[in-house]
Amino acid sequence: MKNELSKSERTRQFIVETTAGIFNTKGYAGTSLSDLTEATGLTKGSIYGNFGSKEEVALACFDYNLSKINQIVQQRLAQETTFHKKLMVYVQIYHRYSGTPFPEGGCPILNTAIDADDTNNLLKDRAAKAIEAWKKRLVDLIRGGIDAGEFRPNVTPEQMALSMIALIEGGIMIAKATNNPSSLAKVLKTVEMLVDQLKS
Amino acid sequence: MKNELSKSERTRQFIVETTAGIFNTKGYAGTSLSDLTEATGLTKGSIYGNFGSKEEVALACFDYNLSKINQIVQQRLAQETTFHKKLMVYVQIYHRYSGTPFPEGGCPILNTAIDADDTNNLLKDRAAKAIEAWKKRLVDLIRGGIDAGEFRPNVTPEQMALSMIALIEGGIMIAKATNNPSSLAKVLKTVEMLVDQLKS
DNA sequence: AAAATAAAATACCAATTGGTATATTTACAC
DNA sequence: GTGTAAATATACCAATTGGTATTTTATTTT
Repeated sequence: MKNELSKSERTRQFIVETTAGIFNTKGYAGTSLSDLTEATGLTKGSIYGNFGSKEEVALACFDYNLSKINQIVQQRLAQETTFHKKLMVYVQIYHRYSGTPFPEGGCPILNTAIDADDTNNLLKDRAAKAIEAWKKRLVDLIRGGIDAGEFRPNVTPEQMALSMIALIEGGIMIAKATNNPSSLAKVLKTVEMLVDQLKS
Repeated sequence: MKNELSKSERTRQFIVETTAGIFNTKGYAGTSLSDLTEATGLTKGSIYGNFGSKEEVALACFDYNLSKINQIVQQRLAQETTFHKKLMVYVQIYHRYSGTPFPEGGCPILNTAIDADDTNNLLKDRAAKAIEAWKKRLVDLIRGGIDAGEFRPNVTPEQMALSMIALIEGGIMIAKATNNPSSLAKVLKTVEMLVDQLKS
């Protein structure tokens, strides 16, 4: 059984897969090396043989969590044809984000942005880049809709994109803190309304 | 010079005042006892003489940070007469939330909600209560506006209140992570628009 | 000013932190 | 199957973690 990946590549991936949820729930400072060894069943020696530092593991875990979401988004976006429906994909995905493929611990962008805003510059940078990429994707979709005559020409794409992100992330935060998923549903209704208002 | 407060009450307050910003920026797990002793110039013995645990200090700090915001809100709300203008107060306050009286480290509700979502139940509870109180205040203002004939009778107060909070907190998170205050400004423009749409 | 009380500093604790050098095991090409 | 290189475990490190019992120093009350 010759595997495509080398042993080290497989354990690297194994470490990331099994600890990504821990970093995403407990945060960088809140996650200790013993959390990692406990969860993986590996020893510190093994982890430090595959990663240079705790920070390096955390960065790989963030990338992994983010890629999980991006995969869902890309897949769902490809299924929709109109720009309106494509924008609505974001509402649908986060509406039932407890679904299996969503990262354990919630949205890694939100968690990392708050968690690492002061303590860890590399992680903060990763979160910032993720937000900017997300914003760009939304702006492109909105511009596309304008060009296609689907949306009104006088909408402000940047403001709209940022507001969608803010509503989604803010809604997640409210729902999680108050233990009330229906709050997120209500906020997402507003996103829906805003997207509807784009129509010409 | 007989002071109103006892010595212990004064140092308790001193500890909270000087460490509230640290907890709010570094988070609960990211703040160590030595951070507290360093900042205050006091020793562990003194801190544990006034508080039972690190958690107790953190809770007092959260309350302090929250009260700071509530003070600003209450004061500004009292100045406005119409319900529309009262709702707009929230937009104005967060528009330039770098202003002096705002807690160092940003919005404590957002920070604590994310930071303590798994690690600390008491802190999480405090954040949840703060969100619910904020929501209630907004709902009451919106209902008041409807009853006064200022707002349309068919608005949904809960959805509107939650969306305002989500936009503000999400906007703060985006602006902080990307180091771009203008993002928050754009998001607050959407809040403004939504509040305007309430008008009958 | 002395005695009683309250507050803060000192000196300690065991446990845990992130990290590393070395030893041992495992995988894999030949 | 054997030798070698890669991967993992063991055993250690100094520093720091949150917390506490005890001593010292301030502050009150009398």
